[in-house]
Amino acid sequence: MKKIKGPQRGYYMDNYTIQSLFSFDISPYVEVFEFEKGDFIIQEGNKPEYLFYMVEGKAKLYVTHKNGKISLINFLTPPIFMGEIELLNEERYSKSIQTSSKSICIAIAIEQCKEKLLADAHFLRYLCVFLSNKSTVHSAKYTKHQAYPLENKLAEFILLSSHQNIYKEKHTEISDYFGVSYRHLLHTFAQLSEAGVIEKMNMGYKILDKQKLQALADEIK
Amino acid sequence: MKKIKGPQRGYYMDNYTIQSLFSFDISPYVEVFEFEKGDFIIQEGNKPEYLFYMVEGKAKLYVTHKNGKISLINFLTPPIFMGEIELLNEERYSKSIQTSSKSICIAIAIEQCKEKLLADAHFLRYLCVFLSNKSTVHSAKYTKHQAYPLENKLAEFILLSSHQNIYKEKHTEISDYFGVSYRHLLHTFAQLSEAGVIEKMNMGYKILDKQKLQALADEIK
DNA sequence: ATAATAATAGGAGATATCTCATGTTTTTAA
DNA sequence: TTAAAAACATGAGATATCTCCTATTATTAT
Repeated sequence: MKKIKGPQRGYYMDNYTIQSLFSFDISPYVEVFEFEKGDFIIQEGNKPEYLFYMVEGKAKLYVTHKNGKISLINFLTPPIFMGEIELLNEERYSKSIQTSSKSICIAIAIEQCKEKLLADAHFLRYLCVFLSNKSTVHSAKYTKHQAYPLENKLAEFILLSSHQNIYKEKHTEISDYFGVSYRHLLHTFAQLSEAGVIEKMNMGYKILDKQKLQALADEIK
Repeated sequence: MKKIKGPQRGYYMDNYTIQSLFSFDISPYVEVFEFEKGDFIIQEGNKPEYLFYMVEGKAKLYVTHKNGKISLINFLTPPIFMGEIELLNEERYSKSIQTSSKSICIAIAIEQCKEKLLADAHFLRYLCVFLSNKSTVHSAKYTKHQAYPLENKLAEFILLSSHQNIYKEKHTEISDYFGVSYRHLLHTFAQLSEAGVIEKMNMGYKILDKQKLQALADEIK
């Protein structure tokens, strides 16, 4: 992780119109961080010092269970707040966020401007909408997840994450994401392959029958 | 559902210090509703006209899937906002809320004071904290749900919802809540009974071995 | 370049959970 | 008060998903 200063900093601040989220001058409280792939932006058990606003990159939100299982709760993509829960509620810093590619975050030092932030209707309104969307999306995802077998959810996911009919995500990551075993994910891929819906290639899978895949995905609300 | 007026209205308004959530005079926009058991406060597919704040009673949040399955997403207990998503985001009214006992809700007419609400830092801050808590709780619940078998989750739930070592929730409701079949819920109750942890009685179950139950619950993070 | 680590792959058998079917009991509504 | 609807119960067999095991590639770090 490194701090970005000088003209580079200005570029990110301006390009992503950070100031527009606030009704007071935020620049004294803001830093711009660049995280390398694999860096932790927030670590389980540590109180974050900043409210982060990711503007470039990609990250993953994890939680570790007592039984050692790790759940990949979500993929995080910009623009997104991180650490906002900790800004609002004391003593809640229970998840890890790890980048999966180089990422740029605007970081707002919590201690220095917590009170200002929490009194700024403009910012709070934006945050409310953000939280409410997050809640809606999460709720939809988890409701789906408990009501349908992996085959359907995977079909939907393949359609969403493939480019030019090629799917090439990492199995280890995706099995975490769906909360199923690696083994079972492979089973399900094999199943789709046998059904002639996809075909395994060197580096990934090719979609052979988009309609069938869509039909499987459509069984989900 | 009936509208409560006169001194009764004043009682609820004062007793639950509704005004303290806002920095402007909210009383012109507020009504007090009483819902009978089984009434729908919000219906799937209908845009709610009010932002509700439940102060007494108990309700259930549902969603209906394409395949006909119903998920009981959560039990709602006061104090809680309902319809806040719809206040913040247009075009999102996708869930039903049904009371499971007589309930009292403070209702704020959205159309009339949406703009005032969304400019009130005091209210927005409260709402942010509310949304953030909601998000944390949901996330914890669903993460658990996908990582542990019903036996553990049920053990935890029995401990939480029993009074004087007696558990007496409705199976139909609880199977929805956990997103498992009714059949499987009974299986799991039978399993706990066989293990001597609980014992079936006339109207419910008696906890025989609280320690074992706790041990099962403790396997969950 | 080499060794260590992570990701892929699949077999075999166990377990959790589901669907369907059927009968009884309790609650609700006409 | 009686009929209808909802909740309770349980058997049997199917399916989804898990754990454990064992190899074979890729990646990454020394």
